[in-house]
Amino acid sequence: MGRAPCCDKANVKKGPWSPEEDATLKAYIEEYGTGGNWIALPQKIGLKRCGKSCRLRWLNYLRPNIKHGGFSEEEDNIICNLYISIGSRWSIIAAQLPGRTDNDIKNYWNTRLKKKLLGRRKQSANNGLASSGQDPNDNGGDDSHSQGLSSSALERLQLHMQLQSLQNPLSFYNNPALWPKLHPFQEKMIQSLQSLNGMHNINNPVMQNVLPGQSTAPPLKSPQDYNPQINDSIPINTNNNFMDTNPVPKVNGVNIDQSNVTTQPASTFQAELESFLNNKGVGFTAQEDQLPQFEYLNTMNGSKDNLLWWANEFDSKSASSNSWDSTPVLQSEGMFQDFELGYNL
DNA sequence: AATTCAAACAACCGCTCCAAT
DNA sequence: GATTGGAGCGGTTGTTTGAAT
Repeated sequence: MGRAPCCDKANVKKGPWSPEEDATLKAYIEEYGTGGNWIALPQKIGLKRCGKSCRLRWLNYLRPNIKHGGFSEEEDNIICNLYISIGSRWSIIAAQLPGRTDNDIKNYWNTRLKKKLLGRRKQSANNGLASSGQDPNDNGGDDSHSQGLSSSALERLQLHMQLQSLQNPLSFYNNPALWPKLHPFQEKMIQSLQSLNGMHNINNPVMQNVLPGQSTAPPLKSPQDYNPQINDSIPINTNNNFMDTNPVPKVNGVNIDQSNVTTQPASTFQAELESFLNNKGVGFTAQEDQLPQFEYLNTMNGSKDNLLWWANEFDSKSASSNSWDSTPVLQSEGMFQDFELGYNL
């Protein structure tokens, strides 16, 4: 049995709100409040609108002290930090930005901020693939190659790695002492990424050193050489914050870290890292003829569908919260733990 | 000046959550 | 414990606006 609709779809007006409708709604709510029942509200005041539409109009536009546009650099930073930390939980992000609505932030992110952050990738991809004649924006016209991990998850991972390495080459990804123990399958997954890494002829320390003791790259110095605060006895930070020892503030139980990290000079391999990242989800976009690179597939019933299984498993476990912050799976799997980092854009 | 295209924004849709019954 | 229905949320779509040709 399906749910009853919240309103009579045939008798409600859709589309842009007129100034008269705005005035009616605003006047009523300012005087009487919503009465705790949005569904009944439009009928009370004679608006032929769905209650949900009234609520949205009030929250996103008519409510006092709403700011539109003109996002500051500081707001950009906060949005980026929180997006990487908690994903597309726009309401929580909006709660950190007085006067901003979740819808506004969501639109801003999707239309501008994301491009601002990832713009370099596109440009770099154009450079890198120019000689191959391949359109960097064209993955063969088949997005199924990037199936598995959700675009949001990939995007956040890429953003995180890119920003983290660009700003702090001594970060988590470059520091074996900080790596959590991975599930054997995850290790294999990363091995395959290493394989692809070699295939793309990218001498990328991030990937080369993902597996301690298995890297072909020169051994890293001791952790202390990278960060005097780190020693072998330091456990993995359960706050997942390797940059800042301050407590992580929480909103609705979600860790929020808005601290900024001092920007450090980009190291020489950053261009290579970007190049790696430019191939969005390179490990998950293997063409048919590249699949043998995933040797572990042979050990898992010989099916390349297992790659999809892994990705789906990952996604489905995250899906319950519709976000990457599904802490139980992330913490237990331990793969992408440090999402509480701050950035300066 | 007309047309095309992309960016920006507003609004809708469908889903989940949760309190009330 | 099961059901119901409103609130809230995030993804998506539709419309408007402005730049480029």
